[in-house]
Amino acid sequence: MDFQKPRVTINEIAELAGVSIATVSRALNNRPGISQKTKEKVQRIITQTGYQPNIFARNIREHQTKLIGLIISDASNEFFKQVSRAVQDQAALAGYSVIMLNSDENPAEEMQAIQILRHYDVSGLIIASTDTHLDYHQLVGDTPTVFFDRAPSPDKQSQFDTLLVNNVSGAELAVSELIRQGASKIGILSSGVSTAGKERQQGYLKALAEYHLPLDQNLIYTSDVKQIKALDYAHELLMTHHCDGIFAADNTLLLVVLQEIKLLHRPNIKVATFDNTAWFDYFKQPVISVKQPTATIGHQAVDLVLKRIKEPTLPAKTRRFSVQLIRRG
Amino acid sequence: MDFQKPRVTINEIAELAGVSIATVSRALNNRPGISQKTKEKVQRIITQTGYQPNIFARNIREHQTKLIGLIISDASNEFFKQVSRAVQDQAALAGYSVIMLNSDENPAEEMQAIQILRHYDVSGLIIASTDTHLDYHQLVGDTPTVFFDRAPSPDKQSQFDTLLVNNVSGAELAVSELIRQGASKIGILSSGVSTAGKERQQGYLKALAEYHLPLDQNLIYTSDVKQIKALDYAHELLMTHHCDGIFAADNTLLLVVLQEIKLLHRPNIKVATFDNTAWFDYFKQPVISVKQPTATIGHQAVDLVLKRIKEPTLPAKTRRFSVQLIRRG
DNA sequence: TTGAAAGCGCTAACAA
DNA sequence: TTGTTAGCGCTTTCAA
Repeated sequence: MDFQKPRVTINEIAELAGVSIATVSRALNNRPGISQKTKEKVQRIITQTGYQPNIFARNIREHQTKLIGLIISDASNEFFKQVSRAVQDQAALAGYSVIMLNSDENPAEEMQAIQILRHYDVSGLIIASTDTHLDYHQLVGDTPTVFFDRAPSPDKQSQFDTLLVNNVSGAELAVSELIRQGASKIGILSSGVSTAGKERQQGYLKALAEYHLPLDQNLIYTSDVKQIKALDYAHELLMTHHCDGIFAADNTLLLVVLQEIKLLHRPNIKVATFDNTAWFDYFKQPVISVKQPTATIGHQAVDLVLKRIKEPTLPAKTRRFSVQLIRRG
Repeated sequence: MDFQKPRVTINEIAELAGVSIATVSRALNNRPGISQKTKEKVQRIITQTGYQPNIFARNIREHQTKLIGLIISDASNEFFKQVSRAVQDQAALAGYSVIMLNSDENPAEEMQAIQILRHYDVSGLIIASTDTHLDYHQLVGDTPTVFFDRAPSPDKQSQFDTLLVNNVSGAELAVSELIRQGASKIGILSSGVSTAGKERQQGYLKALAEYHLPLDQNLIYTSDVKQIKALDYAHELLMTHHCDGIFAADNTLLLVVLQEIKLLHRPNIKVATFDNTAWFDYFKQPVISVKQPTATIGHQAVDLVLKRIKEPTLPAKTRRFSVQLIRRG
């Protein structure tokens, strides 16, 4: 039932090389106090045997795992897929691997995820916070941590590296484009759980104000965590309130809106959303979208975490990336 | 620069409980040979302190990581995104976490990925083989392994659990539908590197034969690994050969085809593909697609690996799932 | 420049 | 029922 991997260990290398394990360790880690000659001999044997030091044995003393923990809040969301892709790639480049966990917009799951990841002694953590007021300081302890997409509770934000995008102006751009394309009664569907969702709602309001469009609270829908009601909301926006434009604050909500538009045969409704995928270019219903720099976010998240692993005392900074409006229609 | 996590260790628990570490270990792992009373006392202290056994120290002896390694061959492919999602979810349910690595259709990278994952002592491996004749037996050693999407080299296949779909009949269904919708000159773009791609090509041939359509070798394009030429191929299919239907054997190739169709303003070309996403429902250009049971594949892969972790000597089996044609247009 | 030996946190065989 | 102890594979003092 239980079985051992017949791994080559440092002992065998030592024996083969006719030296002590301490000497092998020195050769292995390029430590001083070893002659060039011995080092070469040992290294030759290491490559010959394909020996790889046991990461777990090493970890017991070193706490070095070359593992990065990534916690996203919604695995079905295009944005997170893209960012996680970028994280994986960038981490791989640096010789790190990533363990990804899904918090499902649930603070309790997020807490558990952090615990699991710390349990694996990840060298760093990259988190899309579910944005309740979790006590991240105590949760992550001294594990270098970077937040993205959503800021941790505002008062703590300054203590962690945080990567955000300009949600307000992105949403403003998108809604403005809707207006420019002729929409005058625009509804919004946004997520109430994330800072991102709230900010996008602000952008919506700004665009309306800018174009002197009346503000109608009935057109503002904030979906719950599970977005169960999103379909009803979309329905009301179209049927009850006769909107001629809808801004879906993320692509999961967009899907719901498109579904409803199709169902009700309303091809003339103008639609805008946050996030972008290559598929959007082939839609019947043109979709105005706001493209986030997902690759940059993922890469920078890894870079920041790596930097902080090296220098844990670095002052934390928050960066906001600008977004790009993609006009269609 | 280096810092220790002030983790609670088994020693402190032992001290606090006034027992030996062996006793703590027994309480921890529900081993026999401990009185109910002591066990409860120890467990109380464990919860009080929030103690978590060091997984690495444990691993050195146990080789138990609760980690599953997942190797996919193309992170941008919708199929792999969906399967990996299912793998993550199912693994989480069983208390396992997954490390995902991308081989990028590159056997060398796949080999390295296997090594990295074994280095982390993953309890099991789930692999979409790049399908060169890698010596998987020697690569994965005794790590319980499940293959999906592509079979390992045929002669070894019987030695590993393998999860495939019915590529031939899926492609046949899709191409038949193209024909039924009126296409009579149908080109195919498929990947040459995977067994899946080859099988889908067979399905294409079968459909043509079935409907007594002439077989024209000029309409069969097999893209290289990097799919660099795919765009040229699509161009030729449309411009040189005047196809009125195209079967793109995966969604990455579909993207290329759609791009070219749009560029050349050929909305009347009928298109079919393997894999399915929710976005397809909203395309201007209707896309016939073949839906794979991605969730089932991911879940079963995990289940099989878990089963094999428990019983390493289980006979290997290959399962083929059927696919579903989604008509559009 | 080298090796012996201690110890990282844990499990399990053995003794008590 | 409990504790003592060896040892997992490694790094790192400390002595030689």
